[in-house]
Formats: sequence, C-alpha cells, structure tokens
Amino acid sequence: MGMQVEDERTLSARNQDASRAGGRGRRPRRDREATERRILKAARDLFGEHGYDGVTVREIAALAEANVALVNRYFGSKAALFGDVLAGESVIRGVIAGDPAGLPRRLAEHFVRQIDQGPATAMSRMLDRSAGQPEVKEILLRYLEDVIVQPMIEQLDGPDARARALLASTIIMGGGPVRRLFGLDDLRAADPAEVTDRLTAMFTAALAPPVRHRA
Amino acid sequence: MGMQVEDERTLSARNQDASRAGGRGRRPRRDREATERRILKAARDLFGEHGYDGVTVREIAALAEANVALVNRYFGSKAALFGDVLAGESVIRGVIAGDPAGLPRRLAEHFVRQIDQGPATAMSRMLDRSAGQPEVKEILLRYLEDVIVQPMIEQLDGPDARARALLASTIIMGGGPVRRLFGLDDLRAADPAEVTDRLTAMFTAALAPPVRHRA
DNA sequence: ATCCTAGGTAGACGCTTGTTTACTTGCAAC
DNA sequence: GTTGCAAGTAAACAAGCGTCTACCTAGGAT
Repeated sequence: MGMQVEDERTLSARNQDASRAGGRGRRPRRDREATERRILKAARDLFGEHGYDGVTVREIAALAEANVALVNRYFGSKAALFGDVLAGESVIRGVIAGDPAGLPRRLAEHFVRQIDQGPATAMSRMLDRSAGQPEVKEILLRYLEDVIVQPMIEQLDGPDARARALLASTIIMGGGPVRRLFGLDDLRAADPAEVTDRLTAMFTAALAPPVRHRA
Repeated sequence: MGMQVEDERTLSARNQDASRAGGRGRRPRRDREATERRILKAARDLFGEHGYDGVTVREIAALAEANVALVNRYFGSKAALFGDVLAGESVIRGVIAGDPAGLPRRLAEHFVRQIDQGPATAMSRMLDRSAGQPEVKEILLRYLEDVIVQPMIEQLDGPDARARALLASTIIMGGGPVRRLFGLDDLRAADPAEVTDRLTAMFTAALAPPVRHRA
C-alpha cells in the first residue's frame, strides 16, 4: 500500500532510478533535494511548535538528520529558511476564500478546528513568538498582509475595511498564545457548537459593515 | 595607583540629597533602594517594549545606569526580575473590576485607549514575545491567570465560564502582536466610537451567558 | 585617623547562538 | 581503475547571553 510513498528518509538507492523523463538526466547522487525537503519539513514542524526564536538551526538539522552546515548552505540563513517555510503555509488562505457572508463562521470553525487538532497546528504558533530580529518581523508582516489581511479586506464592504480586518486578526493572532499558555482542556470542555457560535459572533462583530439603521 | 577616581561616568552622587533621615534614621549611603528602583523601571520599560527574550540584562543595566552585576545581585535572576515587573503591573486589573454588565465595554475602551496611547503601553507587549524559557512561561501564566482570567471568571454567570474568559483573553492577547506588527495608523484611521462598539460586541460575544434558544 | 561594611565595579566564566571554513566521501563519467 | 565534482561532515569562528567572583570604595561608626 505504501509503495508509492515518497519516503524522504532512509532510502538511498531508490531515488536513483527515478531519472527525469523529458529533461536532462542529471540527478543528485546523494539526493540533495530530499535533504532539502527534510530540512524544510523539520523547520516547518519546529517553527510551528516553538516560533522563530524558540528554535535553533542545530535542532532543525538534528530533526532532519542532516548536518548543521547544510541548513545555511541550502537556504542561505535561518531567516531565509523561515521565509521559505512561511511561503509554503497556506491553510488559512483557503479558510478566508469563499463567500463573504460565511467568512465569520469559516474563521470560527477554523479556530475550533485548531482546538480539536491539538497543539500541532503549525501556523498559529508561528505568528506569535516570532519577531525577534527586524528582518524576521519584515518577513512575517508580509506574510500576514498577503495571506490574511488583504484577502479579508477584499471581502469587506463599507468603510474602514482595513481596521475591521485588523480587529478580526486580533482574534486570530490571540488564539496562539492563549492555546499555548493555557492549554486546550478548558476550551475543549465547552460545547464546540457553542464555542463556534461565540467565535462567529466575535468575528461578525469585527468584520460586519456598519449598521447605520436597518435599511 | 593612588590617583583619585576621575569618574568619567555621570556620577550618581546626585541622589545623595536624601541623606537627612525621614522617620527612621537609617538611610543607605549610596542608596541601594534608588538603584533598585532605576533597574526596575528600566526593566519595566524594556520588557514592555521588547518582551522578555528581546531584552538583555546588560541593556537593562545600561538604561538604569547601573552595573550589570547588580541586576542579579538585587533581583536574583533575569526571570525573577521579570516576575517583579509583572507583579507591579496592574492596569488591567482595574479595568476588569467593576459591574459585570459593563465589563465588555470597559475591556473595549481599554483596548481603544491602548491604540490612542501609542505603542508605549507596557503590559501588552509583554504578553506575547515572552515565553522563551519554561520558567518564564510559568511566571507569565500565573500572572495572566491571577490578573485576567480569574477576575473575569468571577464576574461570569452560567456554564463554561473559563472557556468564555479564554475567548475574551484571545482578543486581549491578540491586540499586542497586531499593534506591534501592523502599526496603529489603520486602527486610528477608523472612528474610535465605532471601534469601541465593535470591540464591545466582540467581548460580549465571548463573555455573555448562553442564550439557550427560548430559555 | 582608622576600621568596617555595604554599595558598586570590572572582568571573566561557561554556554549557546548563527554562520563559515576546510575537509572527506560517495558516486557517476571517463 | 582513476578522476571530478557535488553532497555531506567536523570543527571552529565570532558574537552574544546570563551569571558569578574577586575586587574596589564611599562614608558612617568608632
């Protein structure tokens, strides 16, 4: 059943026979691509768990079972690697996309889903605890802008769309620290349907166009 | 060797004027208390601005115009100093205290006030970007528990009070990163009264007792 | 005038960080 | 075989961290 799985580790002779069909036949002997992939995956897991500052390149290399020097050799620097990881993360993108009317509920369900999934969701923990160096702040800001704030704004009618999107972002970004610090037990103890309803109302309050009067 | 100290530093002999006894006759010769106060103030400012991990004890000592060793001598450790700073911060305590019905609006007004005051408010930035070492996480957790979550819970009726308090905490804790990363201009651009109303509705959605369809 | 103590200081300790250098090794082409 | 080159490695680099020790020194008590 697992025949076709691209097992990224341990196999050394497997990837040799997979010679590129159409292109030039050049294939890495010791599979640099696979190593890069392992490093990237390790970085995604660790950054997602502990944030940028909470992870060392040595830890990344160890988890990837690669040499420390390769991290910098292949990705340039720790910050650049962080940027690459961020570029690959786009779960929330799909959550925001859709019909504007259902946006608050989709965000709420996403939030609750993160509670159910436990503390293993990668993205959320990257948002907090990751702005040590100014360079990283830059990378993080660009990501949040492109993936969360701007897509939201495009769905919003009425004035102050950006301010409203930022209010909703407050809930999104606050979820990480709260889950990480206080744990998940207390949130799980509550009825998921009701938590979803509450969060929907919270997001609605942040995002809904101003109600002048009932028109 | 017998040379007099030229004291290139801005000598702190200025604070000697408190030599005359007030009440008890005992007064420190070189005023340890004043030095401790300067260190504590410097720590409060810097931790508030950059969080625990973003500040070094050398920076604290420099800002306080004190020797680095004194930080550890007087406060035990950097983590303990952080705890002392936290213990002195209690603005939000007064915000939460009051009649339960007005709690959401008070929280919202506090949030807006932080926008108006600019990025200089100490507490908020300490909540994110400050959980590097497990020991610090412990200190931070205890503070948040005692000052925010528990006081909130005591004001809440109905089931799942803790989960509801955590949802409200999400907004509180998310505000820091959002303000820090995205700046204040876009939030300031919106009508403060409307932002306050939105936040009030957000906090209400998080905190209000369940409505139980046709209860 | 001298002593004694507490406030203050300089410097080093041991450790960790991200990064780089010099080297070795596997593997395909010759 | 031998060679060439990229993949991979070990070790060191320089800088920064929190902390601690040994040492000065101000200045009231004696």
